[in-house]
Amino acid sequence: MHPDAGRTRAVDPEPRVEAAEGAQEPATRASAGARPATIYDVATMAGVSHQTVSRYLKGYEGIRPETRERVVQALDALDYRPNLTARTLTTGRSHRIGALTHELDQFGPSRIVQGAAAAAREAGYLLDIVTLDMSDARAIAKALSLVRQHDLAGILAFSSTDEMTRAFEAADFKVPVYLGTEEDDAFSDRSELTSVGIPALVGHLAELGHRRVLHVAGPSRWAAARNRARAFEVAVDAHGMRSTGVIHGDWSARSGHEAIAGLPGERLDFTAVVAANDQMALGVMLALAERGLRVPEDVSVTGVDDIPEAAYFSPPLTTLSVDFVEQGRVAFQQLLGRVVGTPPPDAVALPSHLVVRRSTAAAARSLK
Amino acid sequence: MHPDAGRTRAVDPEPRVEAAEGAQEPATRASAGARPATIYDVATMAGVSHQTVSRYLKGYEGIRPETRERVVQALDALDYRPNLTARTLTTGRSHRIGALTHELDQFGPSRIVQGAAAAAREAGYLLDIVTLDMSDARAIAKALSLVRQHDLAGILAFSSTDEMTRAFEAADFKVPVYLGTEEDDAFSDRSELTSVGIPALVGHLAELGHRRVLHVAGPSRWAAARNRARAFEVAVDAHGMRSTGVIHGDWSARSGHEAIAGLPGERLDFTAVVAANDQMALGVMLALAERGLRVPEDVSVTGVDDIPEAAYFSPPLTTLSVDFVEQGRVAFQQLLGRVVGTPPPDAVALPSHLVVRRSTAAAARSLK
DNA sequence: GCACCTCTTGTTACCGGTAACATTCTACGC
DNA sequence: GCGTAGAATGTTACCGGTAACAAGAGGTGC
Repeated sequence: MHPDAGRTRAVDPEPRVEAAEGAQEPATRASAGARPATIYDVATMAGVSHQTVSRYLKGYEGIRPETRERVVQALDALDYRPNLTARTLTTGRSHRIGALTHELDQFGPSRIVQGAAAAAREAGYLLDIVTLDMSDARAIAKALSLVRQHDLAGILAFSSTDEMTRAFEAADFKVPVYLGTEEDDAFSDRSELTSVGIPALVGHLAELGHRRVLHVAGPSRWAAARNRARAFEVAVDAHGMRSTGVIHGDWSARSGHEAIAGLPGERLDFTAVVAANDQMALGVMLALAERGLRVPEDVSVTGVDDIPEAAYFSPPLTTLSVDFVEQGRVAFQQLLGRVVGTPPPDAVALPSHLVVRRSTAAAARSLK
Repeated sequence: MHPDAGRTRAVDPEPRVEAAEGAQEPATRASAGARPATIYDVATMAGVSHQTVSRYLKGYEGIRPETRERVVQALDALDYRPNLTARTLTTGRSHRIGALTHELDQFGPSRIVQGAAAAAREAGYLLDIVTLDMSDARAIAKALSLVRQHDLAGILAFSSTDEMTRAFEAADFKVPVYLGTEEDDAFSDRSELTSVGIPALVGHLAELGHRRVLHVAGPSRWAAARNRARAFEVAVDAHGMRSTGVIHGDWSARSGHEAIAGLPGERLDFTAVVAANDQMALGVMLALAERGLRVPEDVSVTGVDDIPEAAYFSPPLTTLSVDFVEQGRVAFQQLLGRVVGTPPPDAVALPSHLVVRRSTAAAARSLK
């Protein structure tokens, strides 16, 4: 009859006392420093079996109101919190999502992670972050093996490189995986590349009368970089402009600077530079200044991301504002849908909009 | 005699077959898509009890070489990986560390997290990140309760505000907590404030002949901001200079801009501005330019952090380089020491060094 | 030659949940 | 008034490890 029969529990001798008094001083009930209450403690206090408690917690309806009431009271009096580890062990499903990312110090990825983490928390999940060198296949393999041991409910992989994508395809996870790479492959399905917003950017330059444009792209290993570069080429063609070249940087301001600084004089034959992110745009602007070209009088410069600092560059940067936090949030929700088996919400196009600042102006410089 | 006696396992009927063949084709052993092997599977295959396997895994020495060999072979043949969830349930110690942080998109915090995550991974731990609004007591409480359920081995809290510190003191965690707030309170113990490096920065300005300096500080809720402000005041005094004021921003470039833009004309009575981070310095520089003051000819400007972009500001920023990644790494190791009970390595002073760029120059402007 | 000790190895219980099956209780029909 | 279906609740097993104790094997002392 005793619901704890068959399970001896080597806990503190008199939890009953505290429990019995619980009803009298509910205000201090959660104060005790003792170990957290389990469903067995709750069951004992309510005078039911642990299974009844478990049923209540799962939302089972067929519990007599009077029994239910006792359970609720005990739950409350003992300040019960489910032990997620135990739950994971039996169900095989955890409440943790792995977030694989490199370069957490970069604006986009870090904002995405932030959005995903916030969404995760709202859903009762925690984000396990695994930073790794996305270009090192061995490091990736090691990280994936670690991840596997940790019983994750699913995996989010952001800002992925080709190595990353390949490693994932080979990994054969038993849990859902969401590879977030901007618009990435969805990209190829669309005739219009509105998702990236690059067309808007290029269109803006076209309106200002620019005809010759240079693109400073990200590393070609990154899907995001390739997509932006492709969108650039397409948009330039669409507006009857000419691309005077694509130089690949590594997302850093330094690489943007080098892209321009290393250019032979005869190749400074453009009136606008479209950088694939704001940091590279910053480097580009400094390098242009060092070569005696004024922004925007001689050359217009644009970025992508709209990092908070972009508005305070000298001059403030015309760029594409991208809602990374929302992107991370959506990514998590997509993944969660797959994790719990409900159809995920429709994938929405990455929202981005043009922010015009002082780094772009009408093309005035005559070339050659 | 059968080591599995008493435990019926409702798994696939013939794992033995695969196991028996394991020795013949070890190359493909890990290929099977079946569920991961447990110590019971290993024990069966090796013909020992699960406890012997467990002992081997824990590094127990007293196992006969011949027995040990069988275990090793089975372990390898089945590609055994321990189930961390089960281990956590019994031992009560997980291999996950919670990282509480706000503003993951800010350079310092995100780098710190990156360092901590890397160090964690090397030690076989995973970092669970919880982003939260550090100034909202209720949000903090909610996050802490979530954290509690997730069986974390310890908690790292970075970039903390006063609310945060208070919430932690009240929370009474059962696991070790490391509150990383730069040099924070250790600060008050030291007569020399070398840890922050602010003195070096101020000294640099003093050498350039500056006598009147403005400080644009971080939000006063942040310990880091207060420390930097205090270090500034002390250093200014030490060099016989004068502080013309301390304006509190919120770490953003926007707030740096506002600090200067909002200043009445008669308060532009300084020849140098020390901003508490690089972003605010950026805003300061733009605002100065808008008020007709050239950097560095009229006013010198310095930052703190040495974000990668700082070298490409216009002009490139003189700042304090801080090794945040190392800081995160150290924080994790300190915490890990407490988690496993070994004395943590000595806390080292936060390394930082002055990086002189073009935003500082000799004081030339004559004031009034 | 037998008691005894040590070295190895095996057995059982337990962590805190969930799942499947078993049992008791209640209400209803005849 | 009793058999029985269905609702409510209890019991047992299990997830995959670890811990404590138990037991078998081999060697030593007298």
